[in-house]
Amino acid sequence: MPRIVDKSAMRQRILQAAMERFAARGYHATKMAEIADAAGLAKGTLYLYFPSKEALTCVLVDDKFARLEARFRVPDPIATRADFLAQLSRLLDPPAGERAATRMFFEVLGPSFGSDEVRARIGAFFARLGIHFARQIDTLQHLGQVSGAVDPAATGRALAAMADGLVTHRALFAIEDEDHARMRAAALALIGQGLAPHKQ
Amino acid sequence: MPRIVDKSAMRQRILQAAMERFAARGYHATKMAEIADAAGLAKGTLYLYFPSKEALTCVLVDDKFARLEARFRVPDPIATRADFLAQLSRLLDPPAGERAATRMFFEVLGPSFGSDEVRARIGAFFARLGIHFARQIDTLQHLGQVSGAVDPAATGRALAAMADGLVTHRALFAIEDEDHARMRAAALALIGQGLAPHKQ
DNA sequence: TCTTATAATGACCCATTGGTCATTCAAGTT
DNA sequence: AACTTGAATGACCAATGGGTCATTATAAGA
Repeated sequence: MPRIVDKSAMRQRILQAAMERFAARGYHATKMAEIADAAGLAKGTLYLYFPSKEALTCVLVDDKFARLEARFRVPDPIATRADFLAQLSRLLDPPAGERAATRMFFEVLGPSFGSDEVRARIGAFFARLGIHFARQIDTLQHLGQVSGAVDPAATGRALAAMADGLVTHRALFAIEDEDHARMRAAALALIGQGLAPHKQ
Repeated sequence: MPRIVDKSAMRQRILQAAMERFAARGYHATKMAEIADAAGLAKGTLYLYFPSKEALTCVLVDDKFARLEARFRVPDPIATRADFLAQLSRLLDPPAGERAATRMFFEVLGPSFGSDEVRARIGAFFARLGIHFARQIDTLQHLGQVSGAVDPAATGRALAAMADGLVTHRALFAIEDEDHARMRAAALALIGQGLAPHKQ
């Protein structure tokens, strides 16, 4: 019998190497040979585990977003506006490791990338995030923590987009950690105040 | 003497053709020959007007952002929160033509794109937008229209990022016009409420 | 040790594409 | 009409890089 390898571990190793290279040099600039190198393999071997560069990339994107989704899927019961903001705050300040990956996604979102499936899946992620927020807002409205004037669905989806903007700008543009911390604080204050029932 | 051409008009024509193709098929997928075709020229001719694909693209990006900047640089004196929100509303709902271009920028923001200069310039644009907002917020604070608790600089920059998120999501993901209108309304309500002086 | 089934390899293939340049074209001048 | 000179052309070049596959390496079983 031939040598036995843990296929799934090998796939993981390749994905990791690919992510590392993509983060460092971008999707288009990273050649398959480079990924193979980083994984300690020959180019041909990659094709035993993934049918194409595009397929490999799709898996990568899915993985990343699944991980991200897990971060907010924790069913912490939300009871106060502060809880909501704390959760949002966590989402706005992802671990440094995740940040490097962000830039790569943009190349993959462009129309040049073969499958629009990736874009569709990322879109679906944000839709789910919006619904997640909407539910929480709804709950908080019933608890009197959020103004009844707020439209949960639209606000939830808008918050998802705005949060993305905040996170994205940090990854793309040279914003100091400290400055970004102030931006996050300002955004959270704004949102907290904006959701609060306004006493007349 | 040889034929005379309006060089600047020709450049403009090429840029227009390029933008059209980029918007339709993305940066990486669009070949120079295709741009030439769209402009009614031969490939070689492009190189009489632009030294490279990258250079052409840089000009394009600069143009677009200059136009965008002109949209908010109008020195409308802001006197009320409503003025501020109205201006923000305009920014959040760009003409359809501009939208198509948005997707292309993402490919160009990735590390694969040769010059990080483009990224730097786009970053600078958002920094200026943030400062613009900050000034207005500051003014409104003095007029008692905005809570004194708001940090103008951080809030301004955060608003720039959040607005970008909102606009970007519309361009990238399949969000119905109607849904996006609701999102914008929700976001504006949130921001308006968030900035308002809170009566205790 | 020999066999065998599978894993790994990397030289090779070839379509693609940004960019070049020798040649041709066209319009103003004499 | 011949000349001149910059504009335009498109065949061509060279490099690139995703993907293939004939060959080789490896380890488990007989």
